[in-house]
Amino acid sequence: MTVDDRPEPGTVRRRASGRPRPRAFEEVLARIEGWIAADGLTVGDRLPGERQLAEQLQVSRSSVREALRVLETLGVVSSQVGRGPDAGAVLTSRPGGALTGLLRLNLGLATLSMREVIDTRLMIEQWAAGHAARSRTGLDEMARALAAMDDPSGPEEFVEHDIAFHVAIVEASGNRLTSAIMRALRDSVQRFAIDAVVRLGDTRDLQADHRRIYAAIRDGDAATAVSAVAVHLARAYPPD
Amino acid sequence: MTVDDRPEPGTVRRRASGRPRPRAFEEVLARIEGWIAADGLTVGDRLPGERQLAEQLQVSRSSVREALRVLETLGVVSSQVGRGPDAGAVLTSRPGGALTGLLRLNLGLATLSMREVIDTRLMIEQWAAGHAARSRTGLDEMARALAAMDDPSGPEEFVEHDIAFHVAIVEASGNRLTSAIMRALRDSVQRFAIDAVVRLGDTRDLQADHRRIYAAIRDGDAATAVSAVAVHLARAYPPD
DNA sequence: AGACCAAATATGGTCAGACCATACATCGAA
DNA sequence: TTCGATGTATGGTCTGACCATATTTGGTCT
Repeated sequence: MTVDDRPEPGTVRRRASGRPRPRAFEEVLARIEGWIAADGLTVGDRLPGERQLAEQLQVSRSSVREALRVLETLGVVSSQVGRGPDAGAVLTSRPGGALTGLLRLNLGLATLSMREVIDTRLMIEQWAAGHAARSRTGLDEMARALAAMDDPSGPEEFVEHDIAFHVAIVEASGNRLTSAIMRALRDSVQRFAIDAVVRLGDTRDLQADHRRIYAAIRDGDAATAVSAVAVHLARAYPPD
Repeated sequence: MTVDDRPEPGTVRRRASGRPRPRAFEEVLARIEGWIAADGLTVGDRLPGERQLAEQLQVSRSSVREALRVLETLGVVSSQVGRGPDAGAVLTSRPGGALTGLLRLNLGLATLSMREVIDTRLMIEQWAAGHAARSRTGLDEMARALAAMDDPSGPEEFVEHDIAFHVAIVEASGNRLTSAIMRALRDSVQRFAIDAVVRLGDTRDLQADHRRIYAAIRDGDAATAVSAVAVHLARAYPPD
């Protein structure tokens, strides 16, 4: 930079105040989020194409794409190539993927411990078991998983249906947020759960636990359901 | 496409099998995640520069950037411009931002209802209050928030310290996952909470609730703490 | 009229290369 | 030794091109 190019005093230090200059893709994010809030866009609606968005918002297509990548990561849009009514960026709502990735990466970085994940799962399942006992819903799904666990081909299949049973309890609560969190926890715990089953060797105690939980929910006995869940998870994942 | 360009039968239908061709940035993601898992990268470690990554992985810089954008969204990397030891993409761990955005956008898309968010918050706080009563930690922070709520300048400030009180309870559980979720819920609920306080008009009942919760935790009375939390949230956010 | 097939086209996915703004590193002059 | 100009590596952005895919379009043959 030569002396002549130097900006005059006074014109420098723009935005010396607090927050940094927003990046282009962040502006795009804000705009799209604004459309969702103001125009009431909902799941199924389509966004303009990447090229059109770039022109509308006066940014490059790269910046538009980075913004869309963020939205895709958050499970809010899904992009389809090709042509036609289904092509382009469509608004969706799948918080699950984001939660799963979040847990997986943070477990990898050792920022979260498996203990914390298990404890959180216990919290959700106890809460959900109480709800399920009061509403007595989802019993069919639970029974199906129970039956499937009776004759597993191996630890993998047992855990698969075991997880289905536990997820069914949470789904019965009717709360999509806790369900999404539970599914994310499930994905993070699966590998760990198989090891735990192999270590135990015998699944009969676990199945007896499941049947106690199921019976309590069926009978509308919330307190028993909650404590049965606690007993079960303490057996499957003993503290320390 | 002319007839001559047409691929010969048999060479067509590559990857007709199940999953689609991974996008370039997904390969990058997988590689970086592999490094984290295999090489034991942890918070504070730096990734190679974008240009170097692009060359190493044989993709364009755009694809590298999209992958980094995903990781940034998940709260796993943070990029700094400039030069020096702090510049470049650094591994971090802030699941909070991702969770917050996730909730905000899904609330905007009306996929999640405020009721579900409130119920989830109730679940976490009851659980955390029980833990806090058993461990009797975080009392100082709670007391500070309590005192600050006694003489608020307005609903905004009251809610600010109210939230600090509730977050302190969850932090006392020592579980970083539930804490992260709670903080994300807080950000989503803040606006809603201010409206609720304005509607109530009087914060004395709320403060009395807080003091009951605090006393129960201080005295190690888990059952009372749990029920006091339920009473409080039912008052602040009455069901229907 | 209908069925079928080839071309046109709109979409996201990728790439290469350039330039800018920023912030540290380096080195020379006072 | 100190301070300031210059160098340089970094992320951020833009442009323009090409590819792969899937629908739409329109013509041709039956």
